[in-house]
Amino acid sequence: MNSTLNSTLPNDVQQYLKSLPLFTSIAASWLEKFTAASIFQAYDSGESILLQGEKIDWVYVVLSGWVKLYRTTQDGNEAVIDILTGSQVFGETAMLTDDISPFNAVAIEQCTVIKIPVTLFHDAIKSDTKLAYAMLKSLSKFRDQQSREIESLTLQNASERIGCYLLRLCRVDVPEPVSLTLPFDKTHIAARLGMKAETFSRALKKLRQETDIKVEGRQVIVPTIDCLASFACKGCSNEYPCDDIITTV
Amino acid sequence: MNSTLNSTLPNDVQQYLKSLPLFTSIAASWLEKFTAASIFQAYDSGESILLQGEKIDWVYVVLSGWVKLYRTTQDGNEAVIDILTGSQVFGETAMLTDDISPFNAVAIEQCTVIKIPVTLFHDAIKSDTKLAYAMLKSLSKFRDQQSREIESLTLQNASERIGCYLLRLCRVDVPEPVSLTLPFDKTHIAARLGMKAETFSRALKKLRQETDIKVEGRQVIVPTIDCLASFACKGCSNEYPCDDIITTV
DNA sequence: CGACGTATTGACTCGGCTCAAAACCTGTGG
DNA sequence: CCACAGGTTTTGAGCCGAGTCAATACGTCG
Repeated sequence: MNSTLNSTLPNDVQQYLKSLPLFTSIAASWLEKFTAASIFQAYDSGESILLQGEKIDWVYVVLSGWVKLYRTTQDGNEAVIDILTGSQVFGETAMLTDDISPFNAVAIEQCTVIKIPVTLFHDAIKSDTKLAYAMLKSLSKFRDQQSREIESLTLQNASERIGCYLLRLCRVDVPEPVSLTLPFDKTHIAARLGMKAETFSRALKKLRQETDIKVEGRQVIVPTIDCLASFACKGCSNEYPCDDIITTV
Repeated sequence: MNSTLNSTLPNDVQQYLKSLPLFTSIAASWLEKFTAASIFQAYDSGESILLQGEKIDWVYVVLSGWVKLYRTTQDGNEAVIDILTGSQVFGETAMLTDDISPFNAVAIEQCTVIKIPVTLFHDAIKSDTKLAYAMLKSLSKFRDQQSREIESLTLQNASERIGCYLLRLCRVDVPEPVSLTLPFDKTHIAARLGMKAETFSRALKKLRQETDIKVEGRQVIVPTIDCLASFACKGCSNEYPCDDIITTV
């Protein structure tokens, strides 16, 4: 760990890692090794963390801020895979395929991560059954989510996708009217949902007209969840609240 | 195993399972249990194998024929996740999430499968490190592929998607001109690529005009792979031959 | 205040969907 | 062998959603 660690990290890294779903049941000995070998790092907004096609040396755990994972095509377009924040992990799959990153990772605002050496992680996976099992769970969940992502891209229009996204931001246990803040700027949300910023703007306008939501800057108020859900979920195979399966922002 | 088994199955089921990537390094004792507890089953074209939302009791290994995995929305549309054939496995992830199938599975032509009890599989995963590792590999690969799928849906147009699909059907080692047969009818390919049959037809026509491929019914001739690749891959982040990462039909 | 990044709006184009009709293919029974 | 029915594939005409390009509004930070 480098010197900047103590200033920003939860004071007990080991405790922190153990709190993540992926590491709750990891053997203590491995957790210690992970903690000892891991590196804390901060990135400025816009700074690149990982390049597509590059060899991956680390498994990344995001502590704070937002990290965008995306792929760039030969003719310069980009497809956003996901945008991650606190406690989410990336880079962990490359070691199982070919060590090559299938995406770029960039900080879209000031952010901090813990890097665990991929070789160490790989060794742990091979010997620690519990860790392997936790990772299987996480990957399965991911696969599920991506099927949904594909469904949503094929079948839902822009307004519905936005509505669906807003619903995911609503914590189910909060009483109506739900008041929420968009996690980052609209340009990035648009990209995350696979549409252009202009389309996002127009589609959100339509969503405001067709449902009872109120939008002001990044503040969104959802007076009745049902109203939003009945609009957004009609083109989807899930009924709200989507069985809590969908957790990514 | 039921009585129809011997007529259609590879005569040694155990040997067959062991030949699959997922099971090559499985412990012999588990393989025996799998073989003993598994069931052979045949489905007619159009017959449903698994319903979305249903509890999953089996892990399915496709032996022959084609199985379509898809999701249906509340307003009746369907999104095709994948179309599988010989040696491909499905249903194996539900046990790690919530036992509920996230998709429908239907035979799109006469097909045969081996069903392994999900509970047995689950037990094996938890105790057999090698099996868990093999499954991690397979899931990682899947995740990679699905990122690509998402990319292709967002960024490639209909003709490019078809071109990309044809390239995946070309075995790299075959000398040009490559002659290939579409694995099933165009309606299903269209659905698999997330477009309507009419769009498929028109887009294929355009592809014939813009490249040098010849199409006659299900027969396709690709005189020069480069020609097709330079058209289809320009909107993709991979350069042909896509690093052999993409294996699904 | 001006300057820059973010967001919205307008006018236009184009790709893919819809609905409907025609062409083609394949198998069946007379 | 032909006629017919069924499914698949292609074609046509029109529509609509999302992308493009360009201009304008908004916000906030210097």
